[in-house]
Amino acid sequence: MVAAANLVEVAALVGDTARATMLSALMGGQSLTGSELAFLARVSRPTASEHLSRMVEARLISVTRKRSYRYYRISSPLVACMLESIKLVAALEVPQRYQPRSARDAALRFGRTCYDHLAGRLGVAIADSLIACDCIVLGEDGGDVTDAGAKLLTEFGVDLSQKRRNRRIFCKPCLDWSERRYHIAGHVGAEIQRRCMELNWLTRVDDTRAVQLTTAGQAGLRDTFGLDNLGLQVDPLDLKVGA
Amino acid sequence: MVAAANLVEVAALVGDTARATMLSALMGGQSLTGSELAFLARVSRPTASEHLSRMVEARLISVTRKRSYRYYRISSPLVACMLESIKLVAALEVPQRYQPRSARDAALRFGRTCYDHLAGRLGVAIADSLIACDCIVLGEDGGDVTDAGAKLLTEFGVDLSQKRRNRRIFCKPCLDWSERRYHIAGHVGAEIQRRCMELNWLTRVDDTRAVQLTTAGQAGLRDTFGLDNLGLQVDPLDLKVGA
DNA sequence: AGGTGAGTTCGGCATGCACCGAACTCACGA
DNA sequence: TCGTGAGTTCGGTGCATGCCGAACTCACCT
Repeated sequence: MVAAANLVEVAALVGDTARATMLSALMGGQSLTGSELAFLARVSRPTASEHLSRMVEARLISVTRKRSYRYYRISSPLVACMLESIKLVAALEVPQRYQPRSARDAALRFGRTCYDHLAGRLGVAIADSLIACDCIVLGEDGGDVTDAGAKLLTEFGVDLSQKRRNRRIFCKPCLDWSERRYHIAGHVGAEIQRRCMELNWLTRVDDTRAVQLTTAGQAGLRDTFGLDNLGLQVDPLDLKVGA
Repeated sequence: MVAAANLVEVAALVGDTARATMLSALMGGQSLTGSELAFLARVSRPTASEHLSRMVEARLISVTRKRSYRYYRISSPLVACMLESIKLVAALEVPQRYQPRSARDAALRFGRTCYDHLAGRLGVAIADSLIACDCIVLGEDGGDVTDAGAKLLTEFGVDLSQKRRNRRIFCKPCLDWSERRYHIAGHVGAEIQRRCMELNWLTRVDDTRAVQLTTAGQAGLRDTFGLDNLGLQVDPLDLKVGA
């Protein structure tokens, strides 16, 4: 079977620390240059170059050239989805053994970007709320926005005009590794994140994937999506066990 | 971040030909002994033993002892889902390059088992039909069976009594690597496959994951699920290019 | 035209690990 | 109690590949 060989190839690519670090860095959704990725993965530029070209050839990532830089990014939501699903299995690996929870992990658990949309308790809460008020239904192809949802989201400032172009990846559920629940990915998910950032409801924590809820965001999410009692930014439980 | 290290570990485990072959063999849903897996992966028993114990330790597979045999199986649907999602990305890898399609691949494309449920054109067709007649809705936690669906499925001979025990994995969508559409996994998916086999509507092709539609099955699927014109067992297109 | 900084290619090194054969344990049955 | 067959442990071999420094290309700027 030809597919089996490719499966091994893809898994082997992800199964290297340097490459996996680069992929994780790119999961934030932003494009990064080769030198930046080399630094993040703690390898020399030649080594990084080698890794990156292999991943480009395997179509895990793609590259665009601007000036004399090369910007790399995750090539497809499917790749992001695959990485999330591997992470999900990896989380199963050490179930009862002591799991150190750093403050950073706690922040990630509260809210983070997943490729280009929101995940964590925050992402799941928004998804729950939109589903509960029939703004979004998950259907056969992954999901769709109802008329009521379109009204709400457009008022919120989300651009739904791409809606009909590619229904497939328009709004798809994405399994959350920390919450083990679905959150909203695809175009709609990306737009919701973009707008939350634009309104300054959420801010990135340094250069990590973690996001932080601002005071304006607390009020905004409550008024727009009916989200209340999201807990503090950081779940006390997470800190109690923290390292 | 602790999760990143585990991600690498899991991917590296899958990224070895022998181990991936074993995992693929176990994707059929059946349990296999160490010697059988060693033979399938074309390695010696010591080597297989090493691989298997590593995968057990990583909780990708689990093992039960019966007599002096050890039976291995995929430890969780999440692992099966992960493998499918890696395969999906692997399928993206060589998009326009010439893809040889053997008769065997064609058979797999028509219908196959995916862990413990049906996939391929057949699996997708059944899912489509059940969703179209409102027998199944995909909801927040992945999916649920409606009252109409419960009636139809129970008449068909599916046991839904496990239904409330664990709603989570009761009925979940699973992305199909060849059709790139959802089919039905979870308990409901497993039961549908079991019943189709029991009624002799489907038979396994040799010891592969491919399944074949019998004459009784053609009539049965048409009458029960309104499935017609599933195409021949094998799509002529697949054979035309075949090797 | 020469300088600079990003990225690649090349050669060589080192280590990890997949693999096997031989010897071992262990469970079961005669 | 001994034989048999499944599975494991151990020691040793060899290949694959991750890694780097040095030298190179290439784009852009002065």
